[in-house]
Amino acid sequence: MSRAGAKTRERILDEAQGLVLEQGLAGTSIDDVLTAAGTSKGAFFHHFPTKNHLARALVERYAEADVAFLAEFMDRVEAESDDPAEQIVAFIRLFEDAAEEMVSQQPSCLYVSYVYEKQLFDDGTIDVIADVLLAYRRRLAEKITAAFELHPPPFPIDAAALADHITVTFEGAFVLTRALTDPTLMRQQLELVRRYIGMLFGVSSD
Amino acid sequence: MSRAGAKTRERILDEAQGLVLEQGLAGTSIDDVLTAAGTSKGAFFHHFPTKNHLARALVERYAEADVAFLAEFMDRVEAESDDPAEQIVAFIRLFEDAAEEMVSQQPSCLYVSYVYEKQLFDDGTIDVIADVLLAYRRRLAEKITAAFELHPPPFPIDAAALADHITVTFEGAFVLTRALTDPTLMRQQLELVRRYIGMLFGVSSD
DNA sequence: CCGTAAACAGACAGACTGGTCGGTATGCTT
DNA sequence: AAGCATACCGACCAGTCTGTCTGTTTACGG
Repeated sequence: MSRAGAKTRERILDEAQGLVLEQGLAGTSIDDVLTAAGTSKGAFFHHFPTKNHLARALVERYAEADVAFLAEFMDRVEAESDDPAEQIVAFIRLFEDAAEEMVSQQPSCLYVSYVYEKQLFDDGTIDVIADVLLAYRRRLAEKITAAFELHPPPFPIDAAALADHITVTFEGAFVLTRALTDPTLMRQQLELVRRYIGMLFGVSSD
Repeated sequence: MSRAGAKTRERILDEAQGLVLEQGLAGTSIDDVLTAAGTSKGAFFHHFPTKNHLARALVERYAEADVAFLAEFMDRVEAESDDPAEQIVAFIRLFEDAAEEMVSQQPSCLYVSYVYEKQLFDDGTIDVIADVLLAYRRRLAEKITAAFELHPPPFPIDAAALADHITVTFEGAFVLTRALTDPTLMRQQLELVRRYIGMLFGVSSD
Protein backbone atom coordinates (compact mmCIF):
# COMPACT_ATOMS: atom_id res chain seq x y z
CA MET A 1 0.00 0.00 0.00
CA SER A 2 1.36 3.22 1.24
CA ARG A 3 5.08 3.75 1.06
CA ALA A 4 5.81 6.44 3.60
CA GLY A 5 2.91 5.45 5.84
CA ALA A 6 4.20 1.99 6.62
CA LYS A 7 7.28 3.45 8.30
CA THR A 8 5.29 5.53 10.76
CA ARG A 9 2.93 2.67 11.43
CA GLU A 10 5.86 0.42 12.29
CA ARG A 11 7.38 3.04 14.54
CA ILE A 12 4.11 3.40 16.40
CA LEU A 13 3.83 -0.36 16.80
CA ASP A 14 7.42 -0.72 17.97
CA GLU A 15 7.20 1.99 20.58
CA ALA A 16 3.74 0.93 21.70
CA GLN A 17 4.95 -2.62 22.19
CA GLY A 18 7.78 -1.50 24.42
CA LEU A 19 5.49 0.68 26.49
CA VAL A 20 2.70 -1.87 26.80
CA LEU A 21 5.19 -4.57 27.80
CA GLU A 22 6.49 -2.24 30.47
CA GLN A 23 3.28 -0.76 31.86
CA GLY A 24 0.29 -2.57 30.39
CA LEU A 25 -2.25 -1.26 27.92
CA ALA A 26 -4.43 0.63 30.38
CA GLY A 27 -1.29 2.20 31.81
CA THR A 28 -0.11 3.38 28.42
CA SER A 29 -1.84 6.42 26.95
CA ILE A 30 -1.93 7.21 23.26
CA ASP A 31 -0.02 10.37 24.02
CA ASP A 32 2.73 8.28 25.60
CA VAL A 33 3.02 6.33 22.39
CA LEU A 34 2.98 9.50 20.31
CA THR A 35 5.79 11.03 22.29
CA ALA A 36 7.88 7.88 22.11
CA ALA A 37 7.29 7.47 18.40
CA GLY A 38 7.74 11.17 17.73
CA THR A 39 4.55 11.59 15.83
CA SER A 40 1.09 13.12 16.14
CA LYS A 41 -2.50 12.34 16.99
CA GLY A 42 -3.39 12.75 13.35
CA ALA A 43 -0.86 10.17 12.27
CA PHE A 44 -1.95 7.74 14.94
CA PHE A 45 -5.63 7.84 14.11
CA HIS A 46 -4.83 7.74 10.45
CA HIS A 47 -3.28 4.30 10.96
CA PHE A 48 -5.45 2.98 13.79
CA PRO A 49 -9.15 3.82 14.14
CA THR A 50 -9.09 3.21 17.91
CA LYS A 51 -6.66 2.33 20.67
CA ASN A 52 -8.05 -1.19 20.67
CA HIS A 53 -7.21 -1.60 17.01
CA LEU A 54 -3.63 -0.82 17.94
CA ALA A 55 -3.81 -3.43 20.68
CA ARG A 56 -5.08 -5.97 18.24
CA ALA A 57 -2.43 -5.17 15.64
CA LEU A 58 0.22 -5.39 18.35
CA VAL A 59 -0.72 -8.85 19.52
CA GLU A 60 -1.15 -10.12 15.99
CA ARG A 61 2.33 -9.04 15.06
CA TYR A 62 3.67 -10.51 18.28
CA ALA A 63 1.84 -13.80 17.77
CA GLU A 64 2.99 -14.06 14.19
CA ALA A 65 6.62 -13.73 15.23
CA ASP A 66 6.05 -16.28 17.96
CA VAL A 67 4.59 -18.84 15.59
CA ALA A 68 7.50 -18.25 13.23
CA PHE A 69 9.86 -18.91 16.14
CA LEU A 70 8.19 -22.22 16.84
CA ALA A 71 8.40 -23.29 13.22
CA GLU A 72 12.02 -22.27 12.82
CA PHE A 73 13.21 -23.92 16.01
CA MET A 74 11.34 -27.09 15.17
CA ASP A 75 12.89 -27.19 11.73
CA ARG A 76 16.33 -26.78 13.19
CA VAL A 77 16.04 -29.53 15.78
CA GLU A 78 14.47 -31.89 13.28
CA ALA A 79 17.46 -31.39 11.03
CA GLU A 80 19.84 -32.26 13.86
CA SER A 81 18.37 -35.54 15.06
CA ASP A 82 15.81 -38.18 14.16
CA ASP A 83 14.92 -39.07 17.73
CA PRO A 84 11.91 -36.99 18.84
CA ALA A 85 13.17 -37.16 22.43
CA GLU A 86 16.46 -35.57 21.46
CA GLN A 87 14.58 -33.07 19.33
CA ILE A 88 12.55 -31.84 22.24
CA VAL A 89 15.56 -31.53 24.48
CA ALA A 90 17.32 -29.60 21.73
CA PHE A 91 14.23 -27.46 21.26
CA ILE A 92 14.22 -26.41 24.88
CA ARG A 93 17.90 -25.61 24.65
CA LEU A 94 17.22 -23.26 21.75
CA PHE A 95 14.30 -21.87 23.68
CA GLU A 96 16.58 -21.11 26.62
CA ASP A 97 18.87 -18.98 24.51
CA ALA A 98 16.01 -17.07 22.92
CA ALA A 99 14.28 -16.56 26.26
CA GLU A 100 17.42 -15.30 27.95
CA GLU A 101 17.84 -12.82 25.11
CA MET A 102 14.25 -11.64 25.59
CA VAL A 103 14.71 -11.25 29.32
CA SER A 104 17.83 -9.18 28.87
CA GLN A 105 16.03 -6.84 26.49
CA GLN A 106 12.73 -6.56 28.36
CA PRO A 107 11.59 -9.16 30.87
CA SER A 108 7.97 -9.18 29.83
CA CYS A 109 5.49 -11.04 27.68
CA LEU A 110 2.63 -9.38 25.87
CA TYR A 111 0.37 -12.35 26.49
CA VAL A 112 0.56 -11.89 30.23
CA SER A 113 -0.23 -8.20 29.94
CA TYR A 114 -3.23 -8.96 27.80
CA VAL A 115 -4.79 -11.84 29.70
CA TYR A 116 -4.51 -9.82 32.88
CA GLU A 117 -6.41 -6.95 31.27
CA LYS A 118 -8.92 -9.13 29.49
CA GLN A 119 -11.95 -6.87 29.85
CA LEU A 120 -10.25 -4.21 27.73
CA PHE A 121 -10.33 -6.39 24.65
CA ASP A 122 -12.93 -8.07 22.52
CA ASP A 123 -12.75 -11.86 22.63
CA GLY A 124 -10.98 -12.09 19.29
CA THR A 125 -7.87 -10.49 20.72
CA ILE A 126 -7.53 -13.06 23.48
CA ASP A 127 -8.23 -15.78 20.93
CA VAL A 128 -5.11 -14.75 19.06
CA ILE A 129 -3.13 -15.61 22.18
CA ALA A 130 -5.01 -18.83 22.79
CA ASP A 131 -4.30 -19.90 19.22
CA VAL A 132 -0.57 -19.48 19.64
CA LEU A 133 -0.54 -21.34 22.94
CA LEU A 134 -2.53 -24.15 21.38
CA ALA A 135 -0.15 -24.23 18.42
CA TYR A 136 2.75 -24.74 20.83
CA ARG A 137 0.78 -27.39 22.66
CA ARG A 138 -0.12 -29.30 19.52
CA ARG A 139 3.32 -29.20 17.96
CA LEU A 140 5.15 -30.15 21.14
CA ALA A 141 2.60 -32.71 22.24
CA GLU A 142 2.87 -34.70 19.02
CA LYS A 143 6.64 -34.75 19.42
CA ILE A 144 6.28 -35.87 23.01
CA THR A 145 3.86 -38.59 22.06
CA ALA A 146 6.28 -39.86 19.44
CA ALA A 147 9.12 -39.72 21.93
CA PHE A 148 7.15 -41.73 24.48
CA GLU A 149 6.71 -44.51 21.96
CA LEU A 150 10.46 -44.87 21.66
CA HIS A 151 11.14 -44.10 25.32
CA PRO A 152 8.23 -45.19 27.52
CA PRO A 153 7.82 -42.92 30.54
CA PRO A 154 8.15 -44.27 34.08
CA PHE A 155 4.52 -43.32 34.80
CA PRO A 156 1.54 -42.38 32.65
CA ILE A 157 1.81 -38.75 31.67
CA ASP A 158 -0.33 -36.47 29.56
CA ALA A 159 1.56 -35.23 26.52
CA ALA A 160 -0.43 -32.01 26.18
CA ALA A 161 0.11 -31.13 29.84
CA LEU A 162 3.83 -31.75 29.51
CA ALA A 163 3.88 -29.59 26.38
CA ASP A 164 2.06 -26.85 28.27
CA HIS A 165 4.59 -27.10 31.06
CA ILE A 166 7.17 -25.52 28.80
CA THR A 167 5.05 -22.45 28.08
CA VAL A 168 3.82 -22.35 31.68
CA THR A 169 7.41 -22.24 32.88
CA PHE A 170 8.24 -19.59 30.31
CA GLU A 171 5.39 -17.30 31.36
CA GLY A 172 5.83 -17.97 35.05
CA ALA A 173 9.53 -17.23 34.86
CA PHE A 174 8.76 -13.78 33.45
CA VAL A 175 6.64 -13.04 36.48
CA LEU A 176 9.35 -14.01 38.95
CA THR A 177 12.02 -12.30 36.89
CA ARG A 178 10.09 -9.05 37.12
CA ALA A 179 9.36 -9.42 40.81
CA LEU A 180 12.89 -10.37 41.82
CA THR A 181 14.78 -8.51 39.07
CA ASP A 182 16.87 -11.60 38.48
CA PRO A 183 17.88 -12.07 34.83
CA THR A 184 19.32 -15.55 35.44
CA LEU A 185 16.05 -17.04 36.58
CA MET A 186 14.57 -17.66 33.15
CA ARG A 187 17.38 -19.91 31.97
CA GLN A 188 17.47 -21.80 35.26
CA GLN A 189 13.79 -22.57 35.09
CA LEU A 190 13.82 -23.71 31.49
CA GLU A 191 16.88 -25.81 32.23
CA LEU A 192 14.93 -27.56 34.98
CA VAL A 193 12.24 -28.43 32.47
CA ARG A 194 14.82 -29.69 30.01
CA ARG A 195 16.31 -31.94 32.71
CA TYR A 196 12.87 -33.16 33.65
CA ILE A 197 11.98 -34.13 30.13
CA GLY A 198 15.40 -35.65 29.62
CA MET A 199 14.81 -37.84 32.67
CA LEU A 200 11.39 -38.90 31.48
CA PHE A 201 12.82 -39.99 28.15
CA GLY A 202 15.89 -41.49 29.71
CA VAL A 203 17.93 -39.38 27.34
CA SER A 204 20.93 -37.14 27.96
CA SER A 205 19.93 -33.54 28.53
CA ASP A 206 23.33 -31.90 29.01
CA MET B 1 -9.48 0.99 66.19
CA SER B 2 -12.81 2.05 64.83
CA ARG B 3 -15.66 -0.41 64.99
CA ALA B 4 -18.01 0.68 62.23
CA GLY B 5 -15.20 1.89 59.99
CA ALA B 6 -13.47 -1.44 59.73
CA LYS B 7 -16.46 -3.00 58.02
CA THR B 8 -16.50 -0.46 55.19
CA ARG B 9 -12.76 -0.65 54.83
CA GLU B 10 -12.92 -4.40 54.47
CA ARG B 11 -15.71 -4.16 51.94
CA ILE B 12 -13.66 -1.73 49.88
CA LEU B 13 -10.63 -4.00 50.06
CA ASP B 14 -12.64 -7.08 49.14
CA GLU B 15 -14.31 -5.52 46.13
CA ALA B 16 -11.16 -3.77 45.02
CA GLN B 17 -9.24 -7.05 45.13
CA GLY B 18 -11.79 -8.74 42.91
CA LEU B 19 -11.73 -5.91 40.41
CA VAL B 20 -7.96 -5.53 40.35
CA LEU B 21 -7.50 -9.28 39.91
CA GLU B 22 -9.90 -9.11 37.00
CA GLN B 23 -8.78 -5.96 35.22
CA GLY B 24 -5.58 -4.67 36.78
CA LEU B 25 -5.07 -1.56 38.88
CA ALA B 26 -4.87 0.93 36.04
CA GLY B 27 -7.99 -0.62 34.57
CA THR B 28 -9.90 -0.20 37.82
CA SER B 29 -11.12 3.27 38.70
CA ILE B 30 -11.93 4.36 42.21
CA ASP B 31 -15.50 4.88 41.09
CA ASP B 32 -15.62 1.24 39.98
CA VAL B 33 -14.64 0.20 43.47
CA LEU B 34 -17.15 2.56 45.05
CA THR B 35 -19.98 1.19 42.96
CA ALA B 36 -19.02 -2.41 43.74
CA ALA B 37 -18.63 -1.71 47.44
CA GLY B 38 -21.75 0.44 47.55
CA THR B 39 -20.06 3.36 49.21
CA SER B 40 -18.91 6.89 48.51
CA LYS B 41 -15.88 8.92 47.58
CA GLY B 42 -15.86 10.36 51.05
CA ALA B 43 -15.74 6.95 52.67
CA PHE B 44 -12.99 5.80 50.35
CA PHE B 45 -10.68 8.72 50.97
CA HIS B 46 -11.42 8.55 54.64
CA HIS B 47 -9.85 5.10 54.74
CA PHE B 48 -7.19 5.49 52.05
CA PRO B 49 -5.34 8.75 51.40
CA THR B 50 -4.67 7.82 47.76
CA LYS B 51 -5.39 5.07 45.28
CA ASN B 52 -1.84 3.82 45.72
CA HIS B 53 -2.38 3.42 49.44
CA LEU B 54 -5.27 1.13 48.59
CA ALA B 55 -2.99 -0.81 46.27
CA ARG B 56 -0.44 -1.16 49.01
CA ALA B 57 -2.99 -2.27 51.58
CA LEU B 58 -4.36 -4.78 49.09
CA VAL B 59 -1.06 -6.46 48.39
CA GLU B 60 -0.07 -6.47 52.05
CA ARG B 61 -3.25 -8.26 53.01
CA TYR B 62 -2.79 -10.67 50.12
CA ALA B 63 0.85 -11.34 50.99
CA GLU B 64 0.04 -11.88 54.64
CA ALA B 65 -2.53 -14.54 53.77
CA ASP B 66 -0.01 -16.13 51.43
CA VAL B 67 2.69 -16.33 54.05
CA ALA B 68 0.16 -17.81 56.47
CA PHE B 69 -0.67 -20.43 53.85
CA LEU B 70 2.98 -21.40 53.54
CA ALA B 71 3.37 -21.72 57.28
CA GLU B 72 0.21 -23.72 57.77
CA PHE B 73 0.90 -26.14 54.94
CA MET B 74 4.44 -26.67 56.10
CA ASP B 75 3.28 -27.39 59.61
CA ARG B 76 0.80 -29.93 58.34
CA VAL B 77 3.25 -31.84 56.17
CA GLU B 78 5.87 -31.81 58.88
CA ALA B 79 3.37 -33.42 61.20
CA GLU B 80 2.66 -36.18 58.70
CA SER B 81 6.19 -37.36 57.90
CA ASP B 82 9.77 -37.02 59.00
CA ASP B 83 11.27 -37.43 55.56
CA PRO B 84 11.77 -33.98 53.97
CA ALA B 85 11.29 -35.56 50.54
CA GLU B 86 7.89 -36.86 51.46
CA GLN B 87 7.09 -33.54 53.10
CA ILE B 88 7.70 -31.63 49.91
CA VAL B 89 5.63 -34.02 47.84
CA ALA B 90 2.84 -33.70 50.38
CA PHE B 91 3.23 -29.93 50.35
CA ILE B 92 2.69 -29.77 46.61
CA ARG B 93 -0.33 -31.98 46.97
CA LEU B 94 -1.86 -29.53 49.43
CA PHE B 95 -0.85 -26.72 47.14
CA GLU B 96 -2.72 -28.37 44.28
CA ASP B 97 -5.97 -28.40 46.21
CA ALA B 98 -5.63 -24.80 47.31
CA ALA B 99 -4.66 -23.65 43.83
CA GLU B 100 -7.55 -25.42 42.19
CA GLU B 101 -9.86 -23.74 44.65
CA MET B 102 -8.35 -20.34 43.77
CA VAL B 103 -8.70 -20.98 40.06
CA SER B 104 -12.35 -21.90 40.40
CA GLN B 105 -13.08 -18.69 42.29
CA GLN B 106 -10.99 -16.33 40.19
CA PRO B 107 -8.11 -17.50 38.02
CA SER B 108 -5.78 -14.65 38.81
CA CYS B 109 -2.90 -13.69 41.05
CA LEU B 110 -2.40 -10.22 42.41
CA TYR B 111 1.38 -10.53 42.08
CA VAL B 112 1.16 -10.90 38.34
CA SER B 113 -1.11 -7.86 38.03
CA TYR B 114 1.30 -5.83 40.09
CA VAL B 115 4.62 -6.79 38.54
CA TYR B 116 3.15 -6.14 35.12
CA GLU B 117 2.15 -2.63 36.18
CA LYS B 118 5.30 -1.90 38.12
CA GLN B 119 5.61 1.77 37.24
CA LEU B 120 2.38 2.54 39.08
CA PHE B 121 3.87 1.61 42.43
CA ASP B 122 6.68 2.77 44.63
CA ASP B 123 9.39 0.15 45.07
CA GLY B 124 8.15 -0.86 48.50
CA THR B 125 5.00 -2.34 47.03
CA ILE B 126 6.89 -4.64 44.70
CA ASP B 127 9.21 -5.52 47.58
CA VAL B 128 6.24 -6.94 49.46
CA ILE B 129 5.80 -9.40 46.60
CA ALA B 130 9.49 -10.17 46.34
CA ASP B 131 9.60 -10.89 50.07
CA VAL B 132 6.84 -13.47 49.83
CA LEU B 133 8.45 -15.14 46.84
CA LEU B 134 11.76 -15.25 48.66
CA ALA B 135 10.07 -16.66 51.75
CA TYR B 136 8.72 -19.51 49.64
CA ARG B 137 12.12 -20.01 48.07
CA ARG B 138 13.92 -20.10 51.39
CA ARG B 139 11.50 -22.41 53.15
CA LEU B 140 11.21 -24.84 50.26
CA ALA B 141 14.90 -24.73 49.39
CA GLU B 142 15.99 -25.77 52.86
CA LYS B 143 13.58 -28.68 52.73
CA ILE B 144 14.89 -29.65 49.32
CA THR B 145 18.46 -29.45 50.50
CA ALA B 146 17.64 -31.70 53.42
CA ALA B 147 15.85 -34.12 51.12
CA PHE B 148 18.82 -34.30 48.78
CA GLU B 149 21.04 -35.38 51.63
CA LEU B 150 18.81 -38.38 52.23
CA HIS B 151 18.05 -38.93 48.54
CA PRO B 152 20.92 -37.75 46.34
CA PRO B 153 19.67 -36.42 43.01
CA PRO B 154 20.70 -38.03 39.71
CA PHE B 155 22.42 -34.83 38.62
CA PRO B 156 23.53 -31.65 40.42
CA ILE B 157 20.57 -29.39 40.89
CA ASP B 158 20.12 -26.00 42.50
CA ALA B 159 17.75 -26.20 45.45
CA ALA B 160 16.63 -22.58 45.19
CA ALA B 161 15.84 -22.94 41.49
CA LEU B 162 13.84 -26.08 42.13
CA ALA B 163 11.98 -24.29 44.91
CA ASP B 164 11.24 -21.42 42.54
CA HIS B 165 9.95 -23.87 39.99
CA ILE B 166 6.91 -24.46 42.16
CA THR B 167 5.97 -20.79 42.28
CA VAL B 168 6.94 -20.32 38.64
CA THR B 169 4.57 -23.11 37.67
CA PHE B 170 1.87 -21.67 39.87
CA GLU B 171 2.09 -18.20 38.33
CA GLY B 172 2.55 -19.48 34.81
CA ALA B 173 -0.46 -21.77 35.12
CA PHE B 174 -2.61 -18.75 35.96
CA VAL B 175 -1.59 -17.12 32.73
CA LEU B 176 -2.48 -20.13 30.61
CA THR B 177 -5.66 -20.72 32.57
CA ARG B 178 -6.81 -17.22 31.76
CA ALA B 179 -5.80 -17.45 28.12
CA LEU B 180 -7.36 -20.85 27.50
CA THR B 181 -10.17 -20.66 30.07
CA ASP B 182 -9.26 -24.15 31.23
CA PRO B 183 -9.82 -24.68 34.97
CA THR B 184 -8.12 -28.10 34.96
CA LEU B 185 -4.77 -26.77 33.84
CA MET B 186 -3.56 -25.56 37.21
CA ARG B 187 -3.80 -28.95 38.88
CA GLN B 188 -2.22 -30.72 35.92
CA GLN B 189 0.77 -28.42 35.96
CA LEU B 190 1.37 -28.67 39.68
CA GLU B 191 0.99 -32.42 39.46
CA LEU B 192 3.75 -32.49 36.86
CA VAL B 193 6.01 -30.67 39.29
CA ARG B 194 5.11 -33.07 42.07
CA ARG B 195 6.00 -36.02 39.84
CA TYR B 196 9.24 -34.36 38.85
CA ILE B 197 10.31 -33.81 42.41
CA GLY B 198 9.17 -37.30 43.36
CA MET B 199 11.42 -38.69 40.62
CA LEU B 200 14.38 -36.65 41.74
CA PHE B 201 14.04 -37.94 45.27
CA GLY B 202 13.24 -41.44 44.13
CA VAL B 203 10.16 -41.26 46.31
CA SER B 204 6.58 -42.15 45.55
CA SER B 205 4.54 -39.17 44.42
CA ASP B 206 1.13 -40.74 43.91
C1' DC C 1 3.37 19.96 -13.57
C1' DC C 2 -0.99 19.40 -11.92
C1' DG C 3 -4.58 16.94 -9.43
C1' DT C 4 -5.79 13.89 -6.03
C1' DA C 5 -5.45 11.03 -2.29
C1' DA C 6 -2.67 9.39 1.35
C1' DA C 7 0.04 10.93 5.33
C1' DC C 8 0.49 13.84 8.89
C1' DA C 9 -0.03 17.90 12.32
C1' DG C 10 -2.20 19.67 16.30
C1' DA C 11 -6.24 22.34 18.24
C1' DC C 12 -10.19 20.85 20.30
C1' DA C 13 -14.28 18.43 22.48
C1' DG C 14 -16.35 15.71 25.95
C1' DA C 15 -16.10 11.99 29.10
C1' DC C 16 -13.68 10.29 32.87
C1' DT C 17 -9.79 10.38 36.36
C1' DG C 18 -7.90 10.89 41.05
C1' DG C 19 -8.43 13.78 44.65
C1' DT C 20 -10.59 17.90 47.67
C1' DC C 21 -13.83 19.94 50.56
C1' DG C 22 -17.71 21.44 53.20
C1' DG C 23 -21.13 19.36 55.57
C1' DT C 24 -23.85 15.68 58.30
C1' DA C 25 -24.75 11.61 61.19
C1' DT C 26 -23.35 8.79 64.90
C1' DG C 27 -21.57 7.39 69.09
C1' DC C 28 -18.24 7.74 72.94
C1' DT C 29 -16.44 10.49 76.88
C1' DT C 30 -16.83 13.69 80.44
C1' DA D 1 -25.98 17.73 77.75
C1' DA D 2 -21.99 19.31 75.76
C1' DG D 3 -17.91 18.32 73.20
C1' DC D 4 -15.35 15.79 70.03
C1' DA D 5 -13.60 12.23 66.94
C1' DT D 6 -14.81 8.84 63.62
C1' DA D 7 -17.43 7.60 59.62
C1' DC D 8 -19.52 8.91 55.77
C1' DC D 9 -21.79 11.64 51.81
C1' DG D 10 -21.69 13.73 47.22
C1' DA D 11 -20.83 18.11 44.69
C1' DC D 12 -16.93 19.83 42.77
C1' DC D 13 -12.13 20.78 40.70
C1' DA D 14 -8.20 20.32 37.81
C1' DG D 15 -6.09 17.46 34.92
C1' DT D 16 -5.91 13.41 31.59
C1' DC D 17 -8.13 10.27 28.56
C1' DT D 18 -9.68 8.81 23.90
C1' DG D 19 -11.30 10.23 19.85
C1' DT D 20 -12.74 14.21 16.18
C1' DC D 21 -12.01 17.83 13.08
C1' DT D 22 -9.86 21.08 10.08
C1' DG D 23 -6.19 22.03 7.67
C1' DT D 24 -1.42 21.32 5.63
C1' DT D 25 2.19 18.63 3.54
C1' DT D 26 3.90 14.82 0.71
C1' DA D 27 4.03 11.66 -3.08
C1' DC D 28 2.61 9.62 -7.06
C1' DG D 29 -0.12 8.76 -11.52
C1' DG D 30 -1.39 10.94 -15.78
